[in-house]
Amino acid sequence: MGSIDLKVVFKKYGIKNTLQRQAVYNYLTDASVPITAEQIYLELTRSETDAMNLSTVYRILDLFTKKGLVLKSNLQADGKSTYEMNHMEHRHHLICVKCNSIVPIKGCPLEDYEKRLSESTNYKILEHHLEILGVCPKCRQ
Amino acid sequence: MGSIDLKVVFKKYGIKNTLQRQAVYNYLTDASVPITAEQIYLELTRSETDAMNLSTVYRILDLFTKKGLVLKSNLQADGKSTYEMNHMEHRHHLICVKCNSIVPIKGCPLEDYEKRLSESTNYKILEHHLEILGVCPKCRQ
DNA sequence: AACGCAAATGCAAATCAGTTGCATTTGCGT
DNA sequence: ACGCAAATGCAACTGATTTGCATTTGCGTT
Repeated sequence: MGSIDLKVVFKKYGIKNTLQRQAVYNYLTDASVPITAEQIYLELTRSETDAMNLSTVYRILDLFTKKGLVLKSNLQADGKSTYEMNHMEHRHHLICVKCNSIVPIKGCPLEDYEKRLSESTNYKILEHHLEILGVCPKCRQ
Repeated sequence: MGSIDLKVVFKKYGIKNTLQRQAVYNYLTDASVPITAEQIYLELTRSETDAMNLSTVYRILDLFTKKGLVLKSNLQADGKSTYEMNHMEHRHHLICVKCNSIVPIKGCPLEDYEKRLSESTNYKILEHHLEILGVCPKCRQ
């Protein structure tokens, strides 16, 4: 599990190295899909060693997001925000409406589109959020 | 504004006809972009005649959404949900990050993409949510 | 046209995610 | 090892949305 020297990573981003931040970072690194602050909190708190306060989780996620380490998304239908590591590569997800599983999608269908949109509207396009909902192969039966 | 006989529309959807529901329906019909429950509440409340309780607005919006008359979206970065008439035609919006203005976009860039995605993943694709963020012409200066 | 009752509304209190103030603790440069 | 700014824990707060309950209203019936 993600045991590279985080001190170095954090320093690079101007982030002070604390146990809590290491725990959140490692947990996010291991997660392959976007997760909520509460999920992180509950999971870490169950393992005595990494226990921490929920507001600390929020503060750390905000910090990581501001520093560009983490991506925050408000797309979930239940209104909760989710967070995932910023792998730099822009990424979208496919969500199963039956089992709520989330899988990342390779590639982004919007690159050219944004260029054209920018020209036709004269907006400066910054980013976009996309989620696709469906039923996964397992749940289709 | 939008004074068709709503009784008929509501009946079709199995919705009991009340003054409050008419007011919300009409307001939504006149709105060209997604709006929050609070915006509806404030606007209607300012005109004595249509004044109503905020929780009623929420209840009506939930009802309309369940009946398919209205589309709800959690996309806003500030965490508020927005609602818009379901014109049946699938639509996306362009949001200005400076002034928060929202304009609808013509057409959807994802139609073909979804077909291909469905084939490659074996998911049954149901729908998608997309928002594009940028800076509008006015705010670019 | 009035009646009755289920459904809708108003109001206030509750909930839930997320934020904040402040006292205490910790990391890190010296 | 020392000192201080920054980070954390905790509890209280905020803002959006929901809910329980008493009152009101719409609508099918008489």
